[in-house]
Amino acid sequence: MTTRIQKRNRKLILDAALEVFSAQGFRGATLDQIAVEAGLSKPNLLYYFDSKEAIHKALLGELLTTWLDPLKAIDPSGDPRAEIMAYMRRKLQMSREYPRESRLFANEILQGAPRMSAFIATELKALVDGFAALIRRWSAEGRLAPVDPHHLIFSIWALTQHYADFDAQIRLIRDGADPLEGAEAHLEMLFARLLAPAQVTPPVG
Amino acid sequence: MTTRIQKRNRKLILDAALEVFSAQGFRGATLDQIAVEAGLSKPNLLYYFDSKEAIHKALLGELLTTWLDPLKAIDPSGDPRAEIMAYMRRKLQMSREYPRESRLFANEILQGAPRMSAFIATELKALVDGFAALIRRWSAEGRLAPVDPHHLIFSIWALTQHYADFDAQIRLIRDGADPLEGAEAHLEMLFARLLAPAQVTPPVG
DNA sequence: AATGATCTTGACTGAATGGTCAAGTCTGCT
DNA sequence: AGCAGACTTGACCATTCAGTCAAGATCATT
Repeated sequence: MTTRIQKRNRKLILDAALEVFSAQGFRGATLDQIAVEAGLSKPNLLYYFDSKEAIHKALLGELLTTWLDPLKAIDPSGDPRAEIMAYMRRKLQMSREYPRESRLFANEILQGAPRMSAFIATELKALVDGFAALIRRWSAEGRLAPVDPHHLIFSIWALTQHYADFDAQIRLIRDGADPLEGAEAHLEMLFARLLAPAQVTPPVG
Repeated sequence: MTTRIQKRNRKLILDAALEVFSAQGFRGATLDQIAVEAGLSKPNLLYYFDSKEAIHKALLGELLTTWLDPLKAIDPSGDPRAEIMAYMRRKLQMSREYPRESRLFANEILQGAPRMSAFIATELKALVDGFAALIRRWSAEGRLAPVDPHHLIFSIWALTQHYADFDAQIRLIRDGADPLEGAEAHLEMLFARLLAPAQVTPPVG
């Protein structure tokens, strides 16, 4: 049974841990930092979680479902281009709403996905395979310009997550302006053109 | 004066450090790991570099010029679309040839660019501003479809670096296949379409 | 071969850090 | 109020890790 206090403190800890792990990576984060951020003592963290590793694991576990949702929401019976655009928009929205989660993920992959390879190789891969099959079907039916499904989804991931993961760089280059300003319009155009039916490109005027 | 031995050992150390830092991040890497990787003793590393920090700094310093070269190579007097495509190709080539450098960079930015903000805010920003001005000029001259210069360059960075930075994920999803297989063709098409003159998109057949 | 400079390292130190524990405080229930 | 279980923490421990040092090995030069 979980008490009221347990619920509150677990949430405090996971939120603090997200803040610290996403900014410093697993090894860079310390329990003391997380404790301060959570407003609890270090031994108290370890009363709720067995170890630093356990906190990190719990965090990733929470994240994974959130991460898969946009992909699951693609409707195979919908309009191909509209569905892909909507997926891209959802992913961009996640960069806006959950940048820390995106960076937590990026940190993990960058370091070879040591704590996530099982998830990627099974659940995520299965979803991506399903997506790839759907794209191929749509293309075969002539409802979508032929496109490599894997590279299509990597493009969506790369372009949307970049705004969260490289936030620091973008801010420095754009004088602190909101990195996502104009991003949606840009990506709308980019994907609209990528997914448009093949056509003869007129020569440059 | 630098001796033969100094030259050799500094190179050994920097190469080992690149391997370790790019895979573990700054805090995750240890001098012992780097020493083993370099085939030298830990005190010996510290004979050649003042500190762990100094090794990392030297590494970044080396990397920075390499990193800017492709951008500097854009020829303002060349054909707009050809120049941008060539830049994208050079960046993709760097993901192929220097994936560790890309990950070192990504690690640094992810953690808020603590050791690189000066470089980004000055040198890199200046080059990007120059690029942006060039893109706007080309568009104003009607030689290039109007496109947000910043988001254009972010798109190039995101799409090319993704293959190095998220290598682990891509391999798991594609059953260990070379992540870059098919990437060039895909990005060629994507950017060709993005940069094509505006035109009426026919309705879906 | 001699010698001074360069290079190398085993053995250490101090600080940081993940984790423990026993002793206390608070909470909810009767 | 009183009690059992839940919660909290100061003090502590063991390990890891960046960095030091003094003594010895190697190298270049004559």
